[in-house]
Amino acid sequence: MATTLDDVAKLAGVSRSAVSRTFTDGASVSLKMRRKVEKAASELGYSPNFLARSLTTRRTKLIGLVSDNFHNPLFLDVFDQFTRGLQDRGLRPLLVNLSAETDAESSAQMLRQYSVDGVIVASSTLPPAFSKTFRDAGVPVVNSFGRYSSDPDMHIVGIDDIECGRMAAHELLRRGYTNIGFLGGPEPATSTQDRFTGFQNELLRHPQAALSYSFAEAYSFDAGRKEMQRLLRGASHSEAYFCGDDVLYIGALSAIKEAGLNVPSDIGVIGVNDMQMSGWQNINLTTIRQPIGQIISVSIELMVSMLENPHRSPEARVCPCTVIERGTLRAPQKN
Amino acid sequence: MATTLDDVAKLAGVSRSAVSRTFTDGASVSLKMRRKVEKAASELGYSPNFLARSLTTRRTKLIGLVSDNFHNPLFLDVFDQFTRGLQDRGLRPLLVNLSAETDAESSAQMLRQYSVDGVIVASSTLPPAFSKTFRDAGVPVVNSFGRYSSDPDMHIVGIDDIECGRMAAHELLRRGYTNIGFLGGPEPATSTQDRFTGFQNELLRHPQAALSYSFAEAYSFDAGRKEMQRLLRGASHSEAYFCGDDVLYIGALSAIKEAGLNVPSDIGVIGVNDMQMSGWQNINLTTIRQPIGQIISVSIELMVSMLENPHRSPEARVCPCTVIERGTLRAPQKN
DNA sequence: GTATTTTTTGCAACCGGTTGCAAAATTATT
DNA sequence: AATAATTTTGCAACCGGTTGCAAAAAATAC
Repeated sequence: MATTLDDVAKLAGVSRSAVSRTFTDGASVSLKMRRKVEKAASELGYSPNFLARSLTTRRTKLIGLVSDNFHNPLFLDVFDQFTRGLQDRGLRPLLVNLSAETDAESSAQMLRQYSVDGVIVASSTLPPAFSKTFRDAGVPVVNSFGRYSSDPDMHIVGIDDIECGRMAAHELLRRGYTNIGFLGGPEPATSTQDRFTGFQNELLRHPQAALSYSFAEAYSFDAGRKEMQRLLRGASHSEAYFCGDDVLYIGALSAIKEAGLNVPSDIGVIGVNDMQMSGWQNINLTTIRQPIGQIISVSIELMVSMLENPHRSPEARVCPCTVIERGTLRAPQKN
Repeated sequence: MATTLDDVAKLAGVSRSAVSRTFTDGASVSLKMRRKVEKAASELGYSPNFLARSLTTRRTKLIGLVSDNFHNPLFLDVFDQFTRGLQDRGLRPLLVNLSAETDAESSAQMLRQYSVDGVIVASSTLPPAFSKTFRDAGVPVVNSFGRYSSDPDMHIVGIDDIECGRMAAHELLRRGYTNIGFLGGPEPATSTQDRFTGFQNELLRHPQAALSYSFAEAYSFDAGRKEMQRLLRGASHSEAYFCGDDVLYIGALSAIKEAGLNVPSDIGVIGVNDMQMSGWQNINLTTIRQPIGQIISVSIELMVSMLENPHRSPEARVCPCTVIERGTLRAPQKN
């Protein structure tokens, strides 16, 4: 059905190798030969079969793009940028949805069976199966949005969650809040823990500040809403909260509003992520921006460099967060 | 590096074919043989190379998943469900981001070079290059979220936009609005046009209703906000609007609120899509739900059936929309 | 114009699998 | 136990490309 190398060779009256060479860059072909082959090829509408090629070149240009975050609006941007960035470099994302019960082990094996050149795991919780399987097979792995480690066993690109927690605390203190709450994501998540650690450490340096904390069940609107409802039902709530994530945050805001309270006059809130909708004027969250553009471009850059030199030793790259001031915190207090 | 068929055959002391057969279902192998091979295979950690296999079987189980909607929050769900649905059937999505300047022609060629078994285009505007290239190559294409046609030249799964416009009009009329506005997405989009047609037709049946209309530049928050700002600056605005999409809608709401007006007491709004966040309590849009779960499962079902029978003739499948009543329209008026 | 170097070309083997066919082994029939 | 029918197995060719090597052709040197 599809036209092959042989068809072109026959039509052009040259050897198979000649055809192959005109479609392989860096191969030795005379101009005359190239012309002849290209003519025949375009006549037949030929273009080489990447999969057959990959058999000998051992390069598929396929990159496994694995994620378990198909519910966080932030990740729409993430997919957009990853796919674009990979495409621009001639790489093709093979998407794997690791949500729910999908078995990490079998996904990893599947990716190996497709001979992917590399794997990018866009998740703050990299399944251990991945590191092992791929290291053994010599397949480069980059963990984007992963947890910083001073001695990583694979490439990691992300933010410093401890610093992020510290920044949030600093921002709240700067604005004179003293009765402060931490509303984290799921407690077991390392990102939650690290943010809490940084947050707490900074508050400890300011003895006038009182800290209370709790955790939502998931990084979701409903979980944030539910947890804030619970907090507001309690005897007394804090003056200001640090929400571990912007969708959690929007959920919490809905609960606050529903309780007849106003932000920022009654309660101040700061979050993390700064996804698209955080900036929408009727949402307008003061938040800590996670530089996803940078995280992604660094991830791709690392991936590309590993494709050239697979034995490059693992690095952890940290991208800086910044506070985005919008409408959910009161003005800084003069001391 | 990776272990191959030969390695296993050698270790097990059998022929290559025997190994191949134990890993091909439906092939004839005795139990004894299977045992022997499986033992050797697991010892070496062997699993067959899909790409090499595809060369002879002419099946890659790769499905091109093409979209140009990487900015509409609705599509996060779309990707989630497509990837899960495809994975569940042993198919792998090769993701293509057709946003911006990416050349449809070259993407189509790329997908052919990877010998995808089929292509799903999740977009209301299917690039013509796709239909042609793939039909010529005999590759099944399903256009999800595409425009209904009574005589489609490929499979189409989507909603009936005309009916959708009619439903919106009906809903507004039912609530006694008579001075009504249509705030559409980009004017050239067929979905915009169809929704307008249906909307208009229904209003024409009710001579007491006055219709005005305008179009936003894009299906985005900013475009919706900007257009509503413009409308509100005008001499008089309508009593109620039909927004061509929920993110447009949220943008419009932000403008309404900013102008000091309230929804639904001053202005009523109805939209279409019903993405996740439309239901969030502090957003709470009355809207027409596009049944994305159904659209996706039908799309996948069609794709699977075409993989088995490539010559199945093209169908257009229409999935029903439903009105979701929430907080942005006033109560129905008694006549 | 010949000898030498460099470039281009084709042959044939290979990448990692599958599969039609015939021989070998097993099972069923009488 | 001999024969027929069935199942299992291995051989070898093939899927659509690439590539090392040596021969052929072209370019350069003398």
